[in-house]
Amino acid sequence: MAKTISNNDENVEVDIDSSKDDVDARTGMKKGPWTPHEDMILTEYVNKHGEGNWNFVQKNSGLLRCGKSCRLRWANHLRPNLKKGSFSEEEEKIIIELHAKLGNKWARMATQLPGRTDNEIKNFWNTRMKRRQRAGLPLYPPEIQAEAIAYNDKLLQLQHQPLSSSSLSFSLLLSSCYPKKIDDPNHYDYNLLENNSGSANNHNTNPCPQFNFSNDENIEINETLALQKSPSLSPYPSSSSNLFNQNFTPPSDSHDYQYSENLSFEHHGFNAGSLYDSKTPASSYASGVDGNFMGNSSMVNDYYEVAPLSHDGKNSGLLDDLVMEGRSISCNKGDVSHKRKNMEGEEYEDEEGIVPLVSTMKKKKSIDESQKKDFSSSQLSTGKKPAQEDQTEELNTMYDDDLDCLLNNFPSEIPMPEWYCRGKSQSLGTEIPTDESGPTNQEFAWTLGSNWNNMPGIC
DNA sequence: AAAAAACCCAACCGCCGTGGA
DNA sequence: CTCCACGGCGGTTGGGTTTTT
Repeated sequence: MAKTISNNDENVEVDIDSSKDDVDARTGMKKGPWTPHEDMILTEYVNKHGEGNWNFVQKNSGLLRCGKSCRLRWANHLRPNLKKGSFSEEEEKIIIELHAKLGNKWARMATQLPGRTDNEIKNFWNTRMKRRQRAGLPLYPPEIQAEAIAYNDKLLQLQHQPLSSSSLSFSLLLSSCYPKKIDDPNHYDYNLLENNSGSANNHNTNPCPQFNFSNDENIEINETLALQKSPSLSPYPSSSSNLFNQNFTPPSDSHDYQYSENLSFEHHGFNAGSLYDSKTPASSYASGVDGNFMGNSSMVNDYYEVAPLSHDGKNSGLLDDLVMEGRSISCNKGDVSHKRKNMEGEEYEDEEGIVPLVSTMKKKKSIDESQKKDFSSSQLSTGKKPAQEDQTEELNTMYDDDLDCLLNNFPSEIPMPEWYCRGKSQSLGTEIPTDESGPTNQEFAWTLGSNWNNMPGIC
């Protein structure tokens, strides 16, 4: 049974029978599963008014749903270009890799998986983690665990290496995130880890002595900062080098965003970086009034297309959109995007990006939040700096200066370690290894230990 | 075949940051 | 400066489905 309800600007048919169930007496809002009719109303509303202002949905459409619920329903189920169905093997690999790097940053992970939502990824991970924990298996492959052990050791070591935080340059820090050249003689040899499985000693030499920190309150900062590409500190030295060794073909064009085809499992356009794939017609990209990209990205036929803009010309506010916008802004600024500096200040062309490691071992309001935000959403559009205290202030004063650099080098590709490439017989976490490649007792002990088990990031 | 366990997933909840009044 | 509304995010829950015993 349906009844027409008059609202401020439209008449809407509301399925009374379905909406009267689960109505919260206190708020008057309906709870529980959405009905197809509610979906239709919300879809029509968003198509007409655009995303955002979710609280107006209820006011203007007659939907007995709160703004949050509307936003969630739209983002997770109704918005265009969502992928349905189970995760592909490639997607699962990406999730594992991203989780090891980012921890439970589902929204950020979702930005690397077009068409997938943070909720899907979270659900996938949680079920997978439970299964593996029940089976007594490590959450990550042994190689990554070994790296994590080394990283943990390094953190402990850093706690006993007092040094003024003033020596910590955010630019240098950023540069430490950059990949080394493929022909860099110092690039990490993945086989070292492979051949010395379980030995963390190989990684205990810090090749980046400039990254020393004071040992007191800054340690929390340290945990959150990206130290990628430092073999002793990064849990993922193997990723890029191995990728280069196996898959990487230098792009014919040095443009930042045109190297996707030969990366990431040789899958076309799997990551956001391929938004700018040269095969995608320029006309496919929506532009805002100022020429900045402001659309929703999705992957169709292996290449991105761009969803229509919101009606008011604003972006949706969803994280991936904002990341895209930020990238576009930086790209429009000039030709600096594919130039990076190594730690000696020499420029070089980059081929890949590494996601900064963010520890989620504990809540760290100040830095953790700013780290979270600076790579992604709100500050890209607002430019507002987070409030920081004393020694973190320096980092933030450098923030604006480095913003372009940061945006330009925001990872577009997530390189995969070798264990991804060993064939389907290797466990992705969904199956139990049956051969000698499985985790050792020592690794089990690690896995079942406190930090790693409580996880989620490298901590 | 039935019961129990495990799995899956949509949705809710609370916290937090942001921005405007 | 404070308050408040809003939106985003991660954690959690609960119910339906599937698999195992």
